[in-house]
Amino acid sequence: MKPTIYDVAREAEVSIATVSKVINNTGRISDKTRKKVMDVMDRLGYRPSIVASALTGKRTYTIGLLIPDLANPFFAEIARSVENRGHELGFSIVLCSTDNDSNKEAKYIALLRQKSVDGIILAAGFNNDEILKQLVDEKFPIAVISQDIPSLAADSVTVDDYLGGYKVTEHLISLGHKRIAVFAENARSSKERIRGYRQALTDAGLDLDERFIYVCDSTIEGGKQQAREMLTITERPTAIFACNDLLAVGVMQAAREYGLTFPDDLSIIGFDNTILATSVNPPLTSVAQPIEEMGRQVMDLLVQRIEGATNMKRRVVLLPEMIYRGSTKPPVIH
Amino acid sequence: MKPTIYDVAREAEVSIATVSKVINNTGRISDKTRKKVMDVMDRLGYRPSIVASALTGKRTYTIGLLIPDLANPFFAEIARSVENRGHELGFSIVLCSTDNDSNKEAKYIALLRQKSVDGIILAAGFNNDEILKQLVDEKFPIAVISQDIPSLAADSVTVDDYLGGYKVTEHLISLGHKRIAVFAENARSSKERIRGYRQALTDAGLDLDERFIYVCDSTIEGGKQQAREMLTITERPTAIFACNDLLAVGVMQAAREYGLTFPDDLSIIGFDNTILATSVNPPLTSVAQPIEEMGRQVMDLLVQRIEGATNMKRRVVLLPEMIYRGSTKPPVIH
DNA sequence: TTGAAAGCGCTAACAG
DNA sequence: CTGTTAGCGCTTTCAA
Repeated sequence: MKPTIYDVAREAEVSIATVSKVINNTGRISDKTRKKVMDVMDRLGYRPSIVASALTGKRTYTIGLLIPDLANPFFAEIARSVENRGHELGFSIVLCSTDNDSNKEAKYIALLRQKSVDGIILAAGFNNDEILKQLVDEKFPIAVISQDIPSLAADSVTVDDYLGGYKVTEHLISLGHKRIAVFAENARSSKERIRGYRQALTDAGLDLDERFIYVCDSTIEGGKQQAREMLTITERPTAIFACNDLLAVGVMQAAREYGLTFPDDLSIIGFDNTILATSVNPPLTSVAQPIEEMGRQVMDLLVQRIEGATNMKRRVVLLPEMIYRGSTKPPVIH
Repeated sequence: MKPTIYDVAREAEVSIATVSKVINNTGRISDKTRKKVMDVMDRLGYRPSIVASALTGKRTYTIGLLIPDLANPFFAEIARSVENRGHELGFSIVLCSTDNDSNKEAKYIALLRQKSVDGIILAAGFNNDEILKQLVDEKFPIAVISQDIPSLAADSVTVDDYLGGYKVTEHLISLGHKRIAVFAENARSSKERIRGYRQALTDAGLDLDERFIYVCDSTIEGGKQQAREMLTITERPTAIFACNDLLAVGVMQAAREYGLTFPDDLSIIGFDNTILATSVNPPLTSVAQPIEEMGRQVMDLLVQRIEGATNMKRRVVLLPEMIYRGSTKPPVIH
């Protein structure tokens, strides 16, 4: 059996209270006793049980991460950066794949609470607003990454999606494109990006063709399907703004089926700047989110909240950066 | 405050023992009492604390997953499938990114044990054999996915790496290639794949050129660097077997720098059949591992072990399947 | 500076 | 069928 605090106490010939104090560095302990206890602890390979300690009202040092789907490299990287920072701060991450299913979201949250996690991080695309509101009302520590829910008093770290969408569109316009399609997923962040897209068109005095807004499943397949639609219409777009790299890859694959080449026949820009952006050919111009930084910041916000450092809602908005590669070009004039 | 078993007992006018029994469906409780208790439980929104229950010797229903790096889509998918099955079986997954650092491995394991996880799953590329041996000796439940350590008495789920390597090489040979390079990472699975590669060469009566075995960092960059080496030698290989898709992508990128085209100038086959294989152009022929199945199986093995169903080492070996796409071709004869 | 004891929320004999 | 009680391993007063 694993040694308990009693074993240590017995071996060191002190009380368990004393052992507890040296573990937690509380109270006043003579150097002599402290040393004796420490020696015994590592002779026995003693490790305090976090479960027992949590039962007395202390932290579990565990945080839940709700994330739609690790199959999207963007989310995988989010998970990685959150875990990294969590580990640095002494917190473990329990992974919860929601598949954007608000039912699963609710179940996971209930489960996490049963396990007494110290806090929860919601990554992009959380749907069950009701549950969230409840958590916030109970002052349960949560933080949101890559999605801001303005109506919700929860800390959040996002990239300026509106600006990202604006810049992408502006760039395409500056190349001479006039018919620009946008491929979006059904998520808040996409809506913001589309808002930027609209504004850029307006600012350039271009008309918006509502047909050019394609809402897709957030998968390669989803992008591909909608792209097939798009490619059949007359006067089709000459440039595409994909709200994430997965969709961009889908569009590229569909276009290839039609014998079209990037960027000669069609320009495209993605979002998230994932590993996919450098893998495809031509490499994909994409909008980078500072994932490492974002992961660090949500984690920090959350831990501060757990520690009760503040009770105001804090929003961190970072700047998206467009990474230029070879997937755009001026349109061919017919 | 969250309601406790005492609150429920008081409201329902029964003892906590009775409440406990209805929670766990143990003992014999009259339907009437059961109903009354259940009603109170959900009126109060009561959820038993897993922490408290774990302290009494029951499970934590939590499992640790040690995985090198989610930035590799293969690992991300492993994580996803493990989490899926875990969730189905009522277990949460705590994510631990080891970066292949045997130090971190040891730390994570210690931490997981402090948290009293019920078991641990090790994904590919675990380095710290010493710790493992210790876990096994203590009969701590562990299971290994995508890596078998023959000397270790731990359950494992793998793909037949040897066979995978053999088939890839055999295919390239059948196309007429004679100079075939292999790009490997420094991992057990790669060694097996190389063994298959060697055997296939031997069986075909081809010489093995040891220079053609490139060991790389398991990243796109790693593959790219080694590929640059390879491309400068005279009588360079006409085909490449990359032991994972990441390396394959790296090789493709390097080759492109040299103005080479796939599959006309160079054939290539990857491994893992990740999202990258379909994203690159031309699409990459790659060896698929049945990830979904593998995740399910390790989880099942582990849970069985946790439940003490067996104490023999069990090995599940699944068949790799080569997915043919457009990245190979007979070599050009000069 | 140290220790005795109560209690965290729950389970599991054991009695009734 | 239901309740009393003694832990699980640890923290935290409160006395000594």
